[in-house]
Amino acid sequence: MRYSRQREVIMNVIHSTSTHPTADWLYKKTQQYIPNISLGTVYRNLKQLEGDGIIATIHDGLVVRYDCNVEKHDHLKCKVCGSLTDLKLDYDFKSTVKRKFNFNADEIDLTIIGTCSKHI
Amino acid sequence: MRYSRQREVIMNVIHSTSTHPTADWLYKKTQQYIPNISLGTVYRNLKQLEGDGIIATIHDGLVVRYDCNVEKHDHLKCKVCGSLTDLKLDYDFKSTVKRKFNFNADEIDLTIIGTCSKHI
DNA sequence: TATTAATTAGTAATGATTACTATTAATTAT
DNA sequence: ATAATTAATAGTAATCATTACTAATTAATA
Repeated sequence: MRYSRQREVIMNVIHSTSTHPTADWLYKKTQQYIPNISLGTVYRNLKQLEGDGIIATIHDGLVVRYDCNVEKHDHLKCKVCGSLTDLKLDYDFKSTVKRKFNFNADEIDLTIIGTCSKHI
Repeated sequence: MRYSRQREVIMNVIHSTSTHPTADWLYKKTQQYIPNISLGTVYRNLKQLEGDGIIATIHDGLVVRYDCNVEKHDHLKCKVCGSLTDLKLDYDFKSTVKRKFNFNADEIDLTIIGTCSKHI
C-alpha cells in the first residue's frame, strides 16, 4: 500500500474520535482538509484499512461504522441518542457452543441495547 | 389489523422455514402463491408484523432477516454457508453494565461467528 | 347493499455502497 | 534528477435493499 494524503487524513480523522463514525461522517470531516475528496475514495480506503486489520467495522443496524480500536470488545448502544460505547465483558461461550453444536467459534458480536446514563 | 390474503401467505411462508429469510427470499416464495404480489407489500407487512411483535428482525451484516421465533435468543452464524442457527445462552450482563456505566440495558444482541458442524 | 378506510400493485424515490474510467501522483529504475 | 510504471484518485454511473407515493381494490361495518 503506497502513501496517499487522502488515506493519511482519513486515518487522522478516525483517530480523532471515539464515536465510531460512518463513512458519510468521515467523508464530510475529511472534506474540511481536502475539499474535493471523493466519497468513493473514503469507502475504498476504509475497506483497504479494514482488510489490513488497521481499523475494524461495526454493523450498527443497517449502517457500517468504523472503529480504530481493533481489539476485541463489545458495545453499549443507546436507544435515545444512538451513541455506541466500547466495553469489555468477560465471557467464554466458545467451549459451550463447541460442545452443544460442534460449532467452531471465531468471534463474538455482542451489543447491549438500552439507555445510557445521559438520559436517566 | 384487518385480514389480507397477502399477509396470510407471508405468515405461512415465514413459519414454513427456520432459515431466517430475507425480505427478498420471502417475496420470491410468496410469488409462488400470489404471482403478482408486490415487493412493497412484503416489506410493509413484515414491518407491521414486527411492530405487533408477531415476528422479529435480525440484522445480519447489512441485510435484515426475519424470524418467527420472537423469544429472546442468540445466533450462531456460519462463515462458510452463511446459515444462522438459534441458540439460547445463559448470561446476565445487565447488572454489570448498570453498575459500571449506569446503563439501563433492555436487550442483548449476541451472535457467535464461526464454522458450523457441516464444514468441520 | 352502500360506505369506509385499510390494503394493495406498480412505480418512483431514497440512501448506502460499489463499479467504472480517464486522470493524477507516488514509487522505481534509469 | 527524469522517465516509466502503476496504485490511487475524482467524478460519475450503477447497484442493492428499502421506503414512499398513488390510484385502484377489498375487507369490515353500518
